[in-house]
Amino acid sequence: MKNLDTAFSALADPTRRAILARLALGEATVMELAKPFAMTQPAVSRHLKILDQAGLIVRRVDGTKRPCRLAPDGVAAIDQWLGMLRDTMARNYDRLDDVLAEMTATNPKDTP
Amino acid sequence: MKNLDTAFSALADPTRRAILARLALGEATVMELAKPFAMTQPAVSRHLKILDQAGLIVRRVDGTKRPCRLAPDGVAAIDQWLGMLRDTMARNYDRLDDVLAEMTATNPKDTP
DNA sequence: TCCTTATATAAACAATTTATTATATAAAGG
DNA sequence: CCTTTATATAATAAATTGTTTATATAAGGA
Repeated sequence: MKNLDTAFSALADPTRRAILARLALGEATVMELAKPFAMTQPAVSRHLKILDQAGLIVRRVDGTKRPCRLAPDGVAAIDQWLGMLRDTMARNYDRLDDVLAEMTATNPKDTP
Repeated sequence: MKNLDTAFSALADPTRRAILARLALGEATVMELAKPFAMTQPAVSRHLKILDQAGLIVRRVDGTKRPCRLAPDGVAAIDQWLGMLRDTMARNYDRLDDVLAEMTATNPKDTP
């Protein structure tokens, strides 16, 4: 699952999450994105490249501009992995409860 | 939002995601977690420390063992941020549609 | 065609991360 | 006690990341 790697890595950076949050409000060009962040344009371009490769944004051509917007599919992929985690967790919740019960019996200090 | 930083950074590593997926099936000790991954025990301990600090797992004491399990709250925090992103995106979907419509009119080649 | 605007790429470098080996700690069992 | 088992920490080397400055490309307008 290489793509998930790149997607989560992309989300790991606060600047990139801020860019995504901004893009959730609607399309924006590179310069528009660069302005609020105390950062040069090349740095933003690199972040956008990473987000693009991670499948989290898409870019189109409009003259010399390259407006970006969110790629809902990419966000969905992340969601899906987390959903898997949550579902598996829920599916094993009863067993987990057993473990917790046993733990409490074994070492009561663990659950103050 | 420092905590979210650490949480997403923690999720960015494939080994740590695998550990989380394993823990979704139920509690496991450090050695149990280390076994399937081609990696030394200290390396796994470090990953667990990172997951712990990110609030994604909790550890208890059982003799010399330190069994780990998922921290549902941590997973929920990540979910929440993605939910925010998705909601904002949805709230601006109509406007986005307008932009797409305008884009198509301006430069039909963008939507083959 | 020349200049400007918008963006991308390259080179260089500091800071961070990840893994390994070696060592420390701490509880259990004999 | 002494040894074994389970885990943590330290030192360190290797790899990755994020940033900057400088330069390249490409479209638009005078």
